[in-house]
This record gives sequence, C-alpha cells and structure tokens, in this order.
Amino acid sequence: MPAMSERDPKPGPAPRASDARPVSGKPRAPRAVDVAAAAEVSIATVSRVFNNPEKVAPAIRERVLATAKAMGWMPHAAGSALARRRTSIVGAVIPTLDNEVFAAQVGAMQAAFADRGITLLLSCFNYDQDQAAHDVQAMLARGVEALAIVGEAHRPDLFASIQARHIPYVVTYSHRPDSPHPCIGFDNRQAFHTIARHLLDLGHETIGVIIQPTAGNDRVSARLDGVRAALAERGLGIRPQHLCEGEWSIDFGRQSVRAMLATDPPPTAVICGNDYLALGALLEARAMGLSVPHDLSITGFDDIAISRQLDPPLTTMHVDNHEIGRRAAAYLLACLEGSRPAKLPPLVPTLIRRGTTAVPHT
Amino acid sequence: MPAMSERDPKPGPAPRASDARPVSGKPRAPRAVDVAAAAEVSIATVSRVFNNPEKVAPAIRERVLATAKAMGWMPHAAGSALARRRTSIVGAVIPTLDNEVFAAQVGAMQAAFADRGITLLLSCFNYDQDQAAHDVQAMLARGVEALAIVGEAHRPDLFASIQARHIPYVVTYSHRPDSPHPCIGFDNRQAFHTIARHLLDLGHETIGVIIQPTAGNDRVSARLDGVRAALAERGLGIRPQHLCEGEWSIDFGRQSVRAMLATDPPPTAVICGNDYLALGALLEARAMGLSVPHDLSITGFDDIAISRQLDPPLTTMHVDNHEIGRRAAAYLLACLEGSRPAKLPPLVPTLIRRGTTAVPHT
DNA sequence: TTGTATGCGTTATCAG
DNA sequence: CTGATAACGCATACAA
Repeated sequence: MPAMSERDPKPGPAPRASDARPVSGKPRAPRAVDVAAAAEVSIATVSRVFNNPEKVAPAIRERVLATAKAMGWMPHAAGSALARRRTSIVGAVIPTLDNEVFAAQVGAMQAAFADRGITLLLSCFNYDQDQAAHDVQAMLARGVEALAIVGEAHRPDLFASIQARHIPYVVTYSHRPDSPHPCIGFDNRQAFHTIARHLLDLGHETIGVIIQPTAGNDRVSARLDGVRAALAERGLGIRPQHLCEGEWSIDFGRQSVRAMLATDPPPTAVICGNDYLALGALLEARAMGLSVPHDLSITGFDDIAISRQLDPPLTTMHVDNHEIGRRAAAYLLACLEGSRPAKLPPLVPTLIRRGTTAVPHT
Repeated sequence: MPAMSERDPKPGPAPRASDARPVSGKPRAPRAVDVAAAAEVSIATVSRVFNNPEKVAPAIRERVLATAKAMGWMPHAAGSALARRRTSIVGAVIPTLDNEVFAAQVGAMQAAFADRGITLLLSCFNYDQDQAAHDVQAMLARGVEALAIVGEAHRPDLFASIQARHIPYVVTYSHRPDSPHPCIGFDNRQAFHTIARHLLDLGHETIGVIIQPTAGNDRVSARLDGVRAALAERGLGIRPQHLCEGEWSIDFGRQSVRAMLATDPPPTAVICGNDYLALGALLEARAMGLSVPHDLSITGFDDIAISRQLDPPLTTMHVDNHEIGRRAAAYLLACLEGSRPAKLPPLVPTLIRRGTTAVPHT
C-alpha cells in the first residue's frame, strides 16, 4: 500500500519554468500560479477574478488584473475546458467556402457566436460524405458543444455519433417537413415548384433544367423533384435531352444551354439550379444571338450580388443566407442555455421576377 | 503538514459515471479509463494504441481498438492538449468571408491543415482593428500554435502579443519588400503600378480611380500609391474629382463612374480596386450609352469568376487566392516542424488584358 | 473574502 | 511490452 507522501524527489519530469532554469529553452507562457505569486494571492483568487469578479475585493481584483495584464496572462483554454467541462466551441460543417451561400452562413454564425464568447470551428467536406463523417468525428473529439451541418444527406453514423454525445445540432439549407432533424432552411422542393409554376403560368411547356449533381445532395434532389412535380401537375415532364446535371459553374451553364438549344424542339425556358449556372446560360444564349427572355426564359436561384445587375437582370429566388446563419446560431445558443426551442419555421425564399422570364415566343 | 494520504472519502465532487449512478444525469462521454477497463488493459496502453501503435502488441492493439470503437471513444482534445502541450490548432484572421478572395484562402488553408490533423480556428474582424486585436487574444488563449493574418495594418500590440508567445505567424495578401513580418502575397503597389502603366502605354492621360476605403487597410493604400507613382512618372496625377473611395460594391462602382463622367474633362480610363467595382463601372457606363472600351477603358483586380464572362470581358489582374492559402499553410506547417523556411518569394499577379481596355478615343 | 485541496482526461516517464 | 503515476493549467467545493 502506498504509505508515505513526503516531498521527497519523486521521479517527476523536467523542472518547471518557475524552478531554477539555467539558460536554455524558450520562455514558457505564464500560468495562473505565476500571476498568483506575483500578485501575492492564491491561485483561486486569480481564477475568481476572471470568472466571478464580484466575489473578490475590489482592491485585490485590480491588483490581480494589473499583474495579469502586465504578464500577458489569460486563462488557458485547454485547462479551463477540462476543469469547467465546457469548451465553448461549436462546429460548422459545410461543403465549401467557395460558394458565397455557405460563406455567408458561416460568417453570420461566427459573428453571432463571437458575441457570446464562443469560438467557431470550421470544416469543409467538399461534398464528400466520408469527409463529412470524418470531420464530425474530429470535432466531437475536440469537444464541440454544438454542431451546424449543411444538408441532411449524410452517412447515418454521422448523425448517430452526434446523438450519442447528446450534443445539440442543426441541419441548415434544408427544411423537409418530415425531417427527423432540427432544420433551418427552406423547402427546396417547394421553392423549385414555385419557379416551375412561374414558368408554366407564363405559358411555357418545354422546359429544360440545368442543375448541380444530385448524388449525395438532398437539397439538389429536392429541387429537381419540385420541378418534376410542378410539370407533372400540367401533364408535362422533363425530356432527357433537356436535363443537364453537372458541377455548378458558369461554364457548365454555357455548355448545357448550347446543347439544349441544339435539340428539336428546343426548350423555351431553362430552370437553373443556381445563379452561376443561370448566368452561364444567359451569356451563352446571348452569344448565340438569342434574345432573352424573348427567345428563351431563364431562372436562377440564390440571388447573388451580380444577378440584379445583369442585362437583363436575372429572375431568381432570393434566400437570406446570413439569416440562416443567425438563426442556426440562435437555435444552438438556446439549446446550450438549456431551453429547447420548439419550432423552427422554414424560411421562405421569395421569387424575384426580373428580366429573364416572359411569355414564350411561339 | 499534510501527513496522510489514505483513500478515505475526501470532500471530492459528485460521483463519477463509472461509480454507482442511480438514475439521474445524462450519460457521460466515455474516457480512456473506461476503455481500459473494458479492454482489460491499463490506461497507458490505451493511450499508446492511439499515439504509438507500434509499441503495443498486435493482439492487444486490436482488442483496444475494437473496444474503443464499440464505446465510441476518442482521445479528448482538451486533456490531450494539456498533457501533450500541443493543441494542434492554428488560427486564421481575415476581414470577412463575404469576399471570395478571403474565403478561397481560408478554404485552401483548411484543406492543407486538415491533412495534417490540424484544426483551423476562424475569425472575421470586419475591417476593424480593435476587433482583430481582440480576436487574436482569444485565439492565443485557445492555444493556437500558429496564426495567419490578412494584412499588416494592425494594432502594434496585436503583433506584439503574438511575438511574446513565440508563435509562428504569417501575414497574407501583402508583400512589401521591407515588411518586418513574414508575408505571403503580392506587392499591391507594384501590381497597381503595372495596371496604370498598361493604361498609360495605351495613351490614356486622364485616369480615374475607384477604390476601397484606404483607412486602416495597407493593401488598398499601397494600390493607390502604385497608381500615383506610375502617373507621376509621366508627369500626371489623379484629379480629386476622379478619385472615389468607398465600400467595394457593384453599386459604388456604378455611382462613382456616373459621377466621374459628369466632370469636365471626364476620364478616358478608370482603374478599379477590385472586380466588383469594375463590374459596376462597366454596367453603368454601358447603361449611360457609352461603348467600352471605345469611350472608356476599365480595369479591375482579382479576376473573379464572372469577369471573363462579361461583355466585353474585363481586363483585370489575376491572383491565385487558393495558392496564397496553400503557401501560408505550408509555411506555418514548416515552422511548426522546426524548420525555419528562409524566403517567401512574392506571388506575381498577372495582368489579363481582355476587352475593357483600349487606346483612348480622342 | 480568501486559501487549500482535488479533479478534469490525457500523455509521458520510468520501473518492472 | 505493459503498468503505475506524476504532470498539464485551471475551476470550484469547502474550510478558514
């Protein structure tokens, strides 16, 4: 049995910075004990000054504050997290920062969390489900207290591992009515149903679609479904040669519209999965000598900054991406503070009818 | 003197999860001890399996790995960081994610660090120096092992506090030859000197400038300097009414060009601080019935995605923002591994002569 | 109001 | 190759 506990030299590691340190090594960061010693108080008081200032006598408080500042000391997050059992870190898992839609969400979340002293950990999974699952694991290991994840098309174990930790999370950019997850976003299916209806109501019957890859992307799949549903209601469908699926880029928009217009009959309208694709479609159509919207109607999605500036300005749907970020942050913050906010009403993107849609020129 | 160290019930906190836990409380996350117990090994072995697998007998290793996976255990970062004295976190400090230029840099850095098991902490200071200084403090408290910071126009104490911690850092988007900081970027002054020269060589003599706010932004100031220097070499200057400084937005580009063209004499060319401003200028000039570049030459900067797609395509300078992120990450990684990479050659943005510049129509 | 002592979860050292 | 144990830096219950 361990009997004695004298201060005899146990086989402890190397001497500390506060000990006799010859000449070597870089200066260690100051610790709470160092500040305590310098301010001639106990380490507990130093801690209190930073966590419960009101429980410390003003005079002492000022002294500690002053010496801490002089020594450049701040509580070290790792030690603090361990003792407090709170990391004050939340994670955001998005496909990519190269899309201003997600960049805006992250920016808004970051700002909202920063106000509450919470740091945002970021990971981009590049539309790769394995990557996403891996990133979430890493974040859990880092002790994130909450998670915001774009989309719900993820490996089941991703959500399972989050739920196993009983950590609040929220799915963004999605809002299926019957989703098992707390969602903040809009109904992608409904949104594209609205767009398709807009064109149908104008009298279009041959409608093309240029859209992002649907594989492993619930949001995009829902959009395509929405279009299909709206057409079906009028007894119409999308002809295979009028459906182009590929990376969202201006160039893909261009080449897709070029291919479609070479078919017979060509579509009189094209629904694009986002504004970049629509932009490409618009540019290519004009380059081919077509008049938009006279010869071809075009719709986008997202309402990015340039869309209203185009000639003609793009008909699209506006989504407030910053608002999504703010709401996601607010929801997670509420969860962390114990309340369990009940409802998450969907955002409703609004159709902005501008200059690229009109009645078909038959 | 503290004499005994028996295992008597000291006034310790609440019972642990592994202890007799009646019914209450949520299940705690598993710890290394739990895995050790389940796998019938010591906690040290569990740790080794995850850090020095080769020092553990294969049979035992597999057993530990299996039980760890079964229990969903991963080493908790806070404890690990404390013991290891390494957080494996680096910070990125940028103005905003709403500019694709910075978003691209962050994305590239994140990817590069993720490969090495390093997590990126992000902060956006919104062009506010106090915010930036504060954010850096917070990151240091979180134990970041390295920092990447956009620009060098920051409060001196920002850099001082970093240097006090002896933490490697790098300034991005800047590359003054005589900077005291390690920089990864390009010479903004030189770049805009090149642009101005391009226009001067075409024969322009009355040149306007539409640029972002220079206050507290070293990069923008350098750009303006570059233009001024190039003009001065030809005995020219910027007339006050031909210099518009304001937020970078398409709208500001529009209103600025409109104002300039109302002056007498109007400029025959406009240099814009970035592509968004140039885009606005181009759209407004066309809306006013001018022919670009016949009546007015326009240049941008950054070469964002739409620039080459405009009609006419925008003359601008191309910067590889992803490359800046990659280089920044590579540099910091090298520092963390002990080597001190000597030189950081500047990136050289290339002038892309497209359709918006031509000889002036006198 | 202040100080003492203990635990947070992991890694690393050293003895076996 | 494995196990016991002392840090790591801080926060907090409890005693003073």
